[in-house]
Amino acid sequence: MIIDTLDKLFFDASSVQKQNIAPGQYVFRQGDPAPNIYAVESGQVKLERYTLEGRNIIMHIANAGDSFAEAALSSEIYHCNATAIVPSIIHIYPKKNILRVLRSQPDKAEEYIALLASQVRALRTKLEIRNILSARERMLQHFFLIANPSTAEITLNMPHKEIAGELGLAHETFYRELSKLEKDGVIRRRGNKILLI
Amino acid sequence: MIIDTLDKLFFDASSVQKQNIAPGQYVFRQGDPAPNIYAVESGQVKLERYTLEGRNIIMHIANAGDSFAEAALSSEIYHCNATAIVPSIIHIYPKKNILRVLRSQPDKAEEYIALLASQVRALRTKLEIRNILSARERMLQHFFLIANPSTAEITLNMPHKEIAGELGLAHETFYRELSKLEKDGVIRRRGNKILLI
DNA sequence: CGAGTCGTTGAACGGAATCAATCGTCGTGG
DNA sequence: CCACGACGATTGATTCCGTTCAACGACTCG
Repeated sequence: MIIDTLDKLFFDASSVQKQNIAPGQYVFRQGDPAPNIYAVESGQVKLERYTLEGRNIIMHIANAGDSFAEAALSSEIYHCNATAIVPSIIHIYPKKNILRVLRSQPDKAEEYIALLASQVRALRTKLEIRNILSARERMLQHFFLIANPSTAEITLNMPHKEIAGELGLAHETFYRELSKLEKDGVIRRRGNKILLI
Repeated sequence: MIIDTLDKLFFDASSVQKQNIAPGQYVFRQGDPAPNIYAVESGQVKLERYTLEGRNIIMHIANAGDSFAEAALSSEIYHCNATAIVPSIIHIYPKKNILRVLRSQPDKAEEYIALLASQVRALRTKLEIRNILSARERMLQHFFLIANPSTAEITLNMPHKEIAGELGLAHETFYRELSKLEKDGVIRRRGNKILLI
């Protein structure tokens, strides 16, 4: 979980600053000075940018565990709005604090770089999976990717609906294809576990 | 361009190590010890992982300007294969070199963090755009995102085919929707420039 | 001058989204 | 303790739109 890594990396476990955000409430606004980066402990935060033409573009939806606005580290202002979608708790990491750590503790800088690099890799993979047209194949790729290599088993610890969303599929399609895969003997289901064959 | 930033960040312009890679040739193999990270100067490099079941999963396709295998910075081995798709030139950045710079020059570490953070943001946005079902809307979001805010103009400096690919659309769909958008008076085209209305 | 590629349009097909309905489960509150 | 609502899981029917196959003109490059 990214949020845990950030906590450990930049703070003594207890001193992390937290905040409750009500649905619709702003964390920050486009154009505001940018003193912090953030992470979502629980809930959901929506990042969106407004264009001159009055169009609004969703840049990202940060779920529990995700960090957001990391780019603020190298920017004086925020380039989008951040609002909670549901009641949320966020962690606040002041830039000053982080930059001080990064400058004085190269090993921490390295760790943070590792964290970011792994995020980049994960995102690129997600993006690549979206290039697969067929729902069936997209699901299979995802499964093989997250499966335990030795047992070929997967534990779904979130609602299937959410997984469908992450894969860019309607949840109905996801369920349907799941049964088909089982009927075709490609997978076997036991509760929230999936066995690949 | 990411590759330029990396060059400047970690090397004196001239001393960057380059290599030609023929189509099909390996840059590295899954399981190999990981001494370097890379970037593509020209061509295309495919990163794919093989699962125990003999399935191969494309993790990423790195195009000209992209870096790849950054995660090697914090890993002893590569977790996927890298092969050229077309004749390619790559830049090689030895980890030792980079780590030395990161440890001794905090400002460079900070810059590299900024680079990674901006990649994360860009990737998240791309992913978010893929959540848009309608081809028309997906294209519009993309256009408004990359448009010059003051002139509302876009310059397409790559073939439309490639843009279509990045948006996850068949190029035919892209062309068709482009004409429709123009017919509907939403955009205006002049050569490779697009004006938003 | 031909090969290759981009840009463009047409026609048809297929598969995923969508709408809709049902069932089970969990938590809440009266 | 039961009724109720909310939500996840599931299946069915229908629609729609993006992919695919196909064909053609324009342009570049060797």
